[in-house]
Amino acid sequence: MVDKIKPAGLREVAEASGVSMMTASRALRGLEGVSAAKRQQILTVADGLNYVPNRNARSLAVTNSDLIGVSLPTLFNDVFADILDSMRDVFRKAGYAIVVETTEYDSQAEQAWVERLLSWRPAAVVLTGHDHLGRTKTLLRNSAVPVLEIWDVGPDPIDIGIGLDHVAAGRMLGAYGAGLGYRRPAYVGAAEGFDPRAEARFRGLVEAFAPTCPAASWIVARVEERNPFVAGEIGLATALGQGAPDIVFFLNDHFAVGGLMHCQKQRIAVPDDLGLAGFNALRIASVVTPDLTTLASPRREIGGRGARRLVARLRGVDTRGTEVLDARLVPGGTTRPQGA
Amino acid sequence: MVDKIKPAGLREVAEASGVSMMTASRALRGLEGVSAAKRQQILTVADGLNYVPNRNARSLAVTNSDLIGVSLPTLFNDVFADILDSMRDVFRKAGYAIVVETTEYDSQAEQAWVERLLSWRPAAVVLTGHDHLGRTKTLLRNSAVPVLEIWDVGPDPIDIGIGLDHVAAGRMLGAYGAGLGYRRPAYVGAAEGFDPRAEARFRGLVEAFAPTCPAASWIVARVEERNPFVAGEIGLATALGQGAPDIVFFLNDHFAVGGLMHCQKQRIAVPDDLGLAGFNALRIASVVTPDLTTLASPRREIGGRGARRLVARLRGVDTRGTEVLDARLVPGGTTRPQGA
DNA sequence: AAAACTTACGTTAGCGCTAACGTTGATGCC
DNA sequence: GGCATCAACGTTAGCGCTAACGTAAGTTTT
Repeated sequence: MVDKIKPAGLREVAEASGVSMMTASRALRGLEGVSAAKRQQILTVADGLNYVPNRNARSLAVTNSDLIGVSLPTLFNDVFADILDSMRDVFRKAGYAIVVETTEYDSQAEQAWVERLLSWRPAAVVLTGHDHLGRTKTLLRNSAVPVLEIWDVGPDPIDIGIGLDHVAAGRMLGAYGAGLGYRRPAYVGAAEGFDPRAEARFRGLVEAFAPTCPAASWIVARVEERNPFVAGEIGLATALGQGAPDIVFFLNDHFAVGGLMHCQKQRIAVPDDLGLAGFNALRIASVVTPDLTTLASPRREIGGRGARRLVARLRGVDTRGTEVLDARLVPGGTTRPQGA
Repeated sequence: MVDKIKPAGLREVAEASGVSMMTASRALRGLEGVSAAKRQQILTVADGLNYVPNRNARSLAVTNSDLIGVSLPTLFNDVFADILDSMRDVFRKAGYAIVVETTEYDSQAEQAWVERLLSWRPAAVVLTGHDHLGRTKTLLRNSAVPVLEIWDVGPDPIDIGIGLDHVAAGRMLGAYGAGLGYRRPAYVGAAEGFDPRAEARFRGLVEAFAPTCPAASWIVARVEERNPFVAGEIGLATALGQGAPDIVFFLNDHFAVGGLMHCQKQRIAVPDDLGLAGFNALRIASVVTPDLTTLASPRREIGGRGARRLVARLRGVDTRGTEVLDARLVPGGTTRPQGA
């Protein structure tokens, strides 16, 4: 069934070129110490034999690899798809390949992934957030592998941290809403403990409204549904069943779009009868009518800068430490000044 | 900077346990031939030493790995994110890890990725579509690595193929539109040659309308914009500038949602003044108002079944060959019967 | 009670590649 | 002409792990 023809190795290339393995190795890796003529000949021979180097052997010999392991919660979200995409560009140019796993917001899954990753002796590891299991941190700390923590930063990064302050982000958006005169806020999110970043933003929202609305007065709807658009619809319906908010903050823009669509179906005028706000300025946010009030997270910058710092570290520059980037408020048509 | 403490290897575990490396290896891999007491002791010692096996060495010794390389055009599209997600479940359970690369619809990038992949001696390779460079096919064919081609199938798969017939899919949606009485169709897509699957669907649409609308009469708008929602808006505006279609087919649902939002902004009544239709039944399709007329592609099934066939093949079952799955029409509120 | 297994290990020989040293012949220099 | 220098190679010794084959006890069979 599967052919047994053993693929040509360095030995075959060397023999067919009439040189030693070492010379062939040098020629193929572009190292010096090989005459131009021989190098050319060796490359030709290798090509003819369909030679494909064996990186397992290489990695074993040099005790490191050019793999970078990445752990993200999900890819069904522009945030992480964008972060991944921007990192990939940088890593690719630097000669690294990425191995990604999605954990669905589960630290156990993250732990298992890290353990597996380390068995490949990766060049580096990228994790989402700063909240990991103890064993995860221990393993990483004494593996001596550079670690990049993205999206959310904590006080004590394993190595390199870059992201935003989600509490501050929530506060910023909340302050904007409170400033417009909204007084009866609601929040539509996922199950508590599911997404720590969303929870942090929620805390920020509550803080911002504290002067005018005590935390206990918030209307809160938590939804289990996986399709975020549908979750937004359900969540808004639930929230409206619990009270009469004048503004609804959603876990992210996908949720908010779901909420907006619910309003359209129920003929609730936005922003006249109800204000809506999302998070993260996802692609859809600026397309819907009215366009969403949201908060733009510098996610491509997080990925790009983070990746560059990691690459620099791999090249020996000490780029350890935490970096906090700023979110940017995006006022949209789903909110408007309240009152007189 | 980076600590130099050499991580514990099998040798260290064996010595600390007072057994040979082979016994330690057996114990850690759960093979038989080790007494329960010794196994337990070895596991404890390994844990205490923070032992992490070196898969490069393992792969080298057994000349294969548990990596499956995947090439997808993009992850900013539920189709591929879903396919990846459903494959990942199957592969994970079977003990394989996935390495993904996105090619942005570029065969050169795919070629480079395959070459890199093969250097890891992967257990298998997954590619999107059936249209690859000659060298890509050659390399794969004589590497003896099982290959799974997904999403779009061709007459001569490298190994295993599973997907749908995009021309037939286009025909199905087109027939529905023509059947409703639409006579002046338009198409909004990407640059020609960019996405071969989209082109195939477009051909199917044209075929279906052939009896009532000659191919030359189609209004066609091709957009370069990367944000698919925005592309849909721009494309629809362009199309409307070129003529007066009664129905507009979009490259996919994201484009269509963009078009729908354009209609809302321009106060074009959908479906009364204009019909809209997307492709792929993406998550957002059923959430917007009115809900999109679209075609549901069995993408989770493609990923799941494809992955299972690949795993079976890796276990020695010959599952080669092509499998074509059916798309399902999703009539929505963006179209309605025309005429009297 | 001797032959025939069986269990629980240990030994040997690589997997394909590369770092770190050789070795060789040619060139330059005083 | 003798000696250092250097480019262009070759040799040796692993990297950490595992398949395949020992081996030395205990256990069963007849």
